[in-house]
Amino acid sequence: MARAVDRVYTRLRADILDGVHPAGARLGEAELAGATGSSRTPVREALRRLEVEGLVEILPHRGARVPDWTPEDLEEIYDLRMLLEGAAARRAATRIEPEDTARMAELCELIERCCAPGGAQDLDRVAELNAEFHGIVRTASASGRLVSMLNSVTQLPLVMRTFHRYSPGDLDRSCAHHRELVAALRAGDGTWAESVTRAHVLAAKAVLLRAASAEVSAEETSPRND
Amino acid sequence: MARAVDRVYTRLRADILDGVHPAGARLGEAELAGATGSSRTPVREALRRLEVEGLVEILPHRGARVPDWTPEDLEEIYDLRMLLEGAAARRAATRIEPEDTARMAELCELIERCCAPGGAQDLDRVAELNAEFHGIVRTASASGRLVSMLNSVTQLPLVMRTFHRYSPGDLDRSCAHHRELVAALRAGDGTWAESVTRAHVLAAKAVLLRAASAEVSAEETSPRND
DNA sequence: CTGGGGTCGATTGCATGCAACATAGACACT
DNA sequence: AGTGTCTATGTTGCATGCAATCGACCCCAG
Repeated sequence: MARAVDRVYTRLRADILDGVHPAGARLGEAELAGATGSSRTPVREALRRLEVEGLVEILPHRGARVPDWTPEDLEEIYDLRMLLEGAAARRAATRIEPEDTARMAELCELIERCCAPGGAQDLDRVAELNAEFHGIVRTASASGRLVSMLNSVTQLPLVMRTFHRYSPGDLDRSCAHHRELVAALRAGDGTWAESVTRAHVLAAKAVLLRAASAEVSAEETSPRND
Repeated sequence: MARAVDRVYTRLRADILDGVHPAGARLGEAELAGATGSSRTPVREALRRLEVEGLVEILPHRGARVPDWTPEDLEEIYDLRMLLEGAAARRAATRIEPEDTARMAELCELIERCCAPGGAQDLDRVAELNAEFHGIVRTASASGRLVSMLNSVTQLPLVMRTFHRYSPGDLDRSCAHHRELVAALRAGDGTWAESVTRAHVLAAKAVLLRAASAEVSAEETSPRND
């Protein structure tokens, strides 16, 4: 990570994903250059990279903004994610190593512990462990293009903070899916792995759609103050 | 297209796709800047964009090159293309307008005429018409992300010049697929459309794999001179 | 009070200068 | 002869200056 452009890129990306720059925020080149201690050149490059990934939108002569997501975007994104994540699971079933499935089983334990209601519940950690869990499957799919496509539909602010919207029942089902996916991969059954994964993604989509429509009706009763 | 970076990007992309810069060719910033009449800055930006699209690979402090494709890449690319193009056809089946299917039927005619052996055969024109044909389906899928993903696995030198490897039988089958796809879309049957499309892509993959292995064995007998 | 035109400020887009890094070649040493 | 190091050279990476463009504000006419 010696290069300035990588520092800027990584930080900016993390900041967008963590909500430091909320949807609609303006991203001035000079401003970011000052904040990161570099000049405008690496900032420009980082912004262009993020534009291609869909994390920022750039209007000619008008600068960069963080795009905001419509319900149609959400539909699109989750349909694609179902398709791609399912394909990755299918490929992984015949390629994954036992040590990988072992680590996945371990992660199931850890995730379930962090999901348990009470003081020990830590949904941010769940998101982190969940990312590692699915990351193993993607890596095992042994398709670089597939991985990068998946990143472009999962490395999004909307998707990253999704666990905070899960009900206890949603969390249980998610964990059950994880267990089943491990079983499918251990069995080397690509169709099984793909099916579970698709169900897993569609369940997540349903949660998000439910949460989104709830937010809309909440906004209707109490107008926001911005 | 007023901006210099767009000019450079478009031209460089076209040159790579047309084989002006063959696989493995080195792309120096200063050299390209001179050739396009601009400075290094827009060239750098264009190269970065092409890197994300997978059309060039950039090594830190070592410059940009046109990547060369391994048989594994080809497998990956066509598997993804089958998946995505199939999904696009499925979505398109319930969204496409009659005027679009009418144009597709027209294109079938034109393509078949250009495929016919003899003096009128024009495979470059086939590639062009074929691109329009499938472009209509993609547009009708009404998913910007899906379209851009598809571009990243079809806008490749390898894929663009694929028709020159088709036998007469391959061409016939391809045309039959096109006709059937139009019928499926007119029927509004997503599953049918997806199935035909997947077959279409897999058939293309088989042609390419056959051609690739033939080239390899040809190289073994007569060493290349570069 | 409202709509149109013009000017000003701020920001992006591009060009260029300088420094850092990587490769290639020569040379000395084993 | 082979290998390791050192240097020379070309390239990329970054910083900054300048011009072009866009948006906002203000002024003025109706």
